[in-house]
Amino acid sequence: MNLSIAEENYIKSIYKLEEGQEPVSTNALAYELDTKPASVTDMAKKLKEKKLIAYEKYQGINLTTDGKKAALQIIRRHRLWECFLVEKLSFSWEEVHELAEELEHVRSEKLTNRLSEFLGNPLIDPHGDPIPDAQGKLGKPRVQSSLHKSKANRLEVMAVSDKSTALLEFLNTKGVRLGTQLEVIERYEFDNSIEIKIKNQPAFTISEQVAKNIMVKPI
Amino acid sequence: MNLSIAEENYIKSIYKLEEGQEPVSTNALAYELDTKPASVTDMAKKLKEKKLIAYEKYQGINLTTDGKKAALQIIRRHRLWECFLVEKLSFSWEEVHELAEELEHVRSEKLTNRLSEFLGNPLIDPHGDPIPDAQGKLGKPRVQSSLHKSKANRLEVMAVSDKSTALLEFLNTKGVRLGTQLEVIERYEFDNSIEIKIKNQPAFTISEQVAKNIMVKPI
DNA sequence: TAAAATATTTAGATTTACCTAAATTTTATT
DNA sequence: AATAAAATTTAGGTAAATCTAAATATTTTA
Repeated sequence: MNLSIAEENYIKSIYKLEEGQEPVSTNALAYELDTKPASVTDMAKKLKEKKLIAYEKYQGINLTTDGKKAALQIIRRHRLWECFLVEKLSFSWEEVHELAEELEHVRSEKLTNRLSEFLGNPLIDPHGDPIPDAQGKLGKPRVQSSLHKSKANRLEVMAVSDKSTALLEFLNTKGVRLGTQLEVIERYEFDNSIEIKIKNQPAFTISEQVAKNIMVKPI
Repeated sequence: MNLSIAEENYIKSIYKLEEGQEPVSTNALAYELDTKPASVTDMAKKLKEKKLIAYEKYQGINLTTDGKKAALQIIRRHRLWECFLVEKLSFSWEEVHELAEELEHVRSEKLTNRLSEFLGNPLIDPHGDPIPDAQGKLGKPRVQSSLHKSKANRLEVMAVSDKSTALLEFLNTKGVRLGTQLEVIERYEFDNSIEIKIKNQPAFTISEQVAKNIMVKPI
């Protein structure tokens, strides 16, 4: 199955928005792809034709087995390129997402597998997300809980789920990266903001929005 | 100036076909790009609008200064990716051209320069072609002569000008690669074929077509 | 449950990069 | 130089992926 770049981007976004078997709505997908609902409807018809999604008028979208397979290939390429950019070309984690969005569309299994090998077959990308293997198997779905839900007070950063440059840059300047160990100083109930501290650094406060996007595990 | 992939491919091909100040013909460009002359005319109007080429009806095409600058950037990216694929991912020289055709369209100066650095700022690509530097300066235009013109009989392979998979595969199986030292056994006048030998290998004959595409220097 | 609000789809355009067929210009040949 | 051949351009069309505006479904709410 030969997919265009636009088709690949739709498949990837549907995969991202699909939680369990809940169908993805036209509006949600349009918002995610920064396009108009009418365009989504058009593309849905095409992807249904190609048997990559299940779609009935007004009923939302789900990936088929083939669609999921395709999505995992794209995600594999994306995350491997992110690893390459960070580990080999010394990019920082907030810079790699946009570049990987472009590199991921070079569809060559041989290239992908050689790249993986070159990187030592990494299991997670620089944001903490697992990398599907050549067969499209995802190690373990991320089971970390987000900082805003965690009960414990000594935590390690395992992943960041929002890859927007702005958030990652903010975390960078605060010294928060993968593997960073945090201490929760205070949780403020009125706005769910959290005061945290990294060893040898001044404490600082993050909003609920930010806390939701930081995945942690207790230490 | 933001160029589409199609525009970049036109610019690259015009650069390739331009020898001195001879304008590139519509037909030649159509053939090179595997498209129709009418399509070339369409694109020529657009590229003229963008001031990347000089073009007058029926008069052929030349790159402007800006056009040349753009071409050299694309060629830089192409050749750096070829180096990466061969040196880091162990691809053989006949496999890399197609992949580099895709990778070259990721337009990020930062990525390009980091990649160059990672590779040790190489000066030539796996086919022997020089790599433009970050400012778009080409080390030295290739001054090697092709095997079918050379007078000397002991020669070293400096480059291969036709990057078609078929030719490169043929040379590969014969043991001909960059830096290989050849001895000319015989030149046959009737068809301009040449019998050559590599040390410790049986001699073999190549056609004029092939000889034209092997760039050599005497040793 | 009927009206209002929201979500989705359809209809009809637009842009990019192609195409074919016909018209025009340039070049080559008698 | 006139005509034939070749090259190039124009005119009009197509497919992909968008868009806006209008029509239709679904969901919410009063």
